[in-house]
Amino acid sequence: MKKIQNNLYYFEISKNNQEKLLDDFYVFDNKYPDLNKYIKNTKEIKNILITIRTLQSKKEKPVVIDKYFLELSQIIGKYSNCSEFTCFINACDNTMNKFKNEMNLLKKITERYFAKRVLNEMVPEEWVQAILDTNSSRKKGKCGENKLIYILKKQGFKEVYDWNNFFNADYCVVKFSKKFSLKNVRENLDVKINTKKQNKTLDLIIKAKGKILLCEAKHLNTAGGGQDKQISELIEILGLAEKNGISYISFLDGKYSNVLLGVNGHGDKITTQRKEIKQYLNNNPDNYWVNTAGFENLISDLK
DNA sequence: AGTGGCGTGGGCGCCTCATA
DNA sequence: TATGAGGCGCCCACGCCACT
Repeated sequence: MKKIQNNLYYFEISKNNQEKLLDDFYVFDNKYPDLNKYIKNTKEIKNILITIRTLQSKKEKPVVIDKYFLELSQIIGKYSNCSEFTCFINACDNTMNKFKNEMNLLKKITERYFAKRVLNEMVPEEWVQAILDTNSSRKKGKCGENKLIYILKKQGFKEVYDWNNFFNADYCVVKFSKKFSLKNVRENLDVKINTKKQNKTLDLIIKAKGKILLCEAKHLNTAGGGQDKQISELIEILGLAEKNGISYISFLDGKYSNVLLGVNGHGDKITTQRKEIKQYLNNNPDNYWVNTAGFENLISDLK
């Protein structure tokens, strides 16, 4: 093991080595594999809507039309979120999820859709892909964890999946999971993980010889509602302490990491965040705040 | 006009529970 | 024991609004 340095050392490395403009771990530029299923579903929704409108204009019996409303309610679900109609459902302060038992709501929204929107048969592939692209952020959930595990493996850490292997391996990493639940981790590692939100699991447990580090990874490209809470969480973790010297790592990458670790002005909020991080690092010498470069250096020094 | 607070949507993975 | 549906929590981005 190289000599592990002071936590401010890795913080400085992080500050001096910004995140890349494009990080492949978070890029989804391929066409969606299920694109055709989205197109098919979108077409079917349109066809049913067209049928309903036609039947209504011919003053068909409600009982007949109801069959198509039922069909509509059944087809809305997986692969539907690119349809103009389900987007319109959002515009009407509703979500497509809970439609099954709300036929009256579906009818009312359909009525409004006919009145306020254009209904035609077009389903251009590139528009469907565009909706998927704009929602691509939702695929990023596990990317951070995977990226860190990739870095760890490159340094010779092994990913393990059960406690036996965890205890027996010298250098390994494990994801929080059912076996590595908060409860089990607290018991087996004799840690408190004393966050305000008692059931909040972290992301990774890293073991390097006798040293154990609990890691929370986040990826943020912008500030905002949920994000500010995420930063608070990371800062909170930085302030945790365990009596047996187990460390915490708050990992943040993405564009917001560059802003946060940068020097440019911005407002009170970011000044406060910077101040708190500095203060927590000073008060908790076992804990680390790192971006990608800082993490890579820290891991390499652990080996 | 810029900043920060905050509510929100849909994807996804994990867990639980019912059922076969 | 295997399976899958539903619930839930976590994920990030977006947009509205108040304040300055």
